Amino acid sequence: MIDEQTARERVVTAADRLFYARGVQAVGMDAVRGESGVSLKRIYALFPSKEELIVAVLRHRTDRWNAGITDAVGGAGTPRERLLAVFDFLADWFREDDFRGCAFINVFGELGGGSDRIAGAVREQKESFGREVAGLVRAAGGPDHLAPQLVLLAEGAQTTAAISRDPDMAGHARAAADTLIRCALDDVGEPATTA
Amino acid sequence: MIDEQTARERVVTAADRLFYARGVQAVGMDAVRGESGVSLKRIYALFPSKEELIVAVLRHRTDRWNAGITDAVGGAGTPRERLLAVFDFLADWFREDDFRGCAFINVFGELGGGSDRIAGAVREQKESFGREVAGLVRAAGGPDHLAPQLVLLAEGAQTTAAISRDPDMAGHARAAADTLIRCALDDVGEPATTA
DNA sequence: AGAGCGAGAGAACGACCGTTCTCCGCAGCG
DNA sequence: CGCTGCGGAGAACGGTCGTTCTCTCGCTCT
Repeated sequence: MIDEQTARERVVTAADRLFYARGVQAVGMDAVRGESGVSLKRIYALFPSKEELIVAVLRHRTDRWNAGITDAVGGAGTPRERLLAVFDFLADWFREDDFRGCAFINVFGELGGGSDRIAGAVREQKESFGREVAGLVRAAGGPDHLAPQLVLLAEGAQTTAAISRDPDMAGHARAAADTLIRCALDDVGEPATTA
Repeated sequence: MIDEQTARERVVTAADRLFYARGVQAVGMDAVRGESGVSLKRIYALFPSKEELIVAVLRHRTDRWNAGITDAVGGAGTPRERLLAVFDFLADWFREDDFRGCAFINVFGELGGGSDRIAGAVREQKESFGREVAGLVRAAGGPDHLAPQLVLLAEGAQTTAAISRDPDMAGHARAAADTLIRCALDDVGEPATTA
């Protein structure tokens, strides 16, 4: 028999793949069994309910996302380039064949209204991404209000790229981010505060 | 017996309310019957399948959205204000008690991968919004690339406001939009094109 | 008034869901 | 070699779904 850790990982990655491709409710536990090769009995020993499995999948995806962002950002030089690297990371992702939007947004739309635990797991990921961007903005010497603006661009790019099937959305988001960063850091085009 | 047009409208608005609040798959046709007061037999005479009803709901919501945008934009003066009015419209919406994000994005995440007709209806709405914004940008004398950037902000604000439950996201989006518009129209902070 | 048609209420149907249970084979141990 | 206990396969269970069917009632037309 396989290791508990291995079984857990197989179930989570299989469920992740299926949930992301077809939506959560469209995937039965039996399909998870088939994809993972782990018996139903074992799955229920590892995850007491489907909801628990969904939460585990979301946490797993949060880890992968964070690692991907860290990796993408780490390859860039200046703080400003590090911020823009986030959008290059999105561009690569959007071009993947099985790209179907942000899994967290998808799950939230499907089940966020019905399950607080799932809504919480989604919220956690979005907050951690917000903190990450805020840290990059601070490192670049940008004002606090810049971070949520860049986050909105990234989120919008994800949903719009999924729906329109146009990976160039990452480019539009990157261009907008570049403008916002430039205006915030170089102090041009700011609203006049005295009129 | 009630008019066919009336019955249609009652079913669509009832289904819209339920689908938006709970997600599409979590709402049975029997719940639509209860909420609309129209018998199941009649519902199936008007809409041959649930999928068809979903498409009708999406189209209905597209019409309402377009009317809302037209209304919000119409109250503004200069072309630049008309663009920003879109974000004020979002701000009002985000503050509504039953706000649960963009219904189109939610439905797309839930069923977009499984039904081309539904994905198409969602795509249609997003494209019509994109055209609307592009028209406003042109009227304001802005460059073509500005419109998709503003659209990304609006989309990102909708999902982020829903997940974080923070209606201020509209304000962040508006501020970012203001900066982007200013940079595009007043030609400040643009990337140097000759270097 | 009586026949006939249309529509509503809700039961019925087949499929599938999440979850649990049963049965069987197989490993380890005396 | 026989017993025991664990794990896998998949049947079973109760519930719900989308969809259809039946039954009954009330209206209309002669």
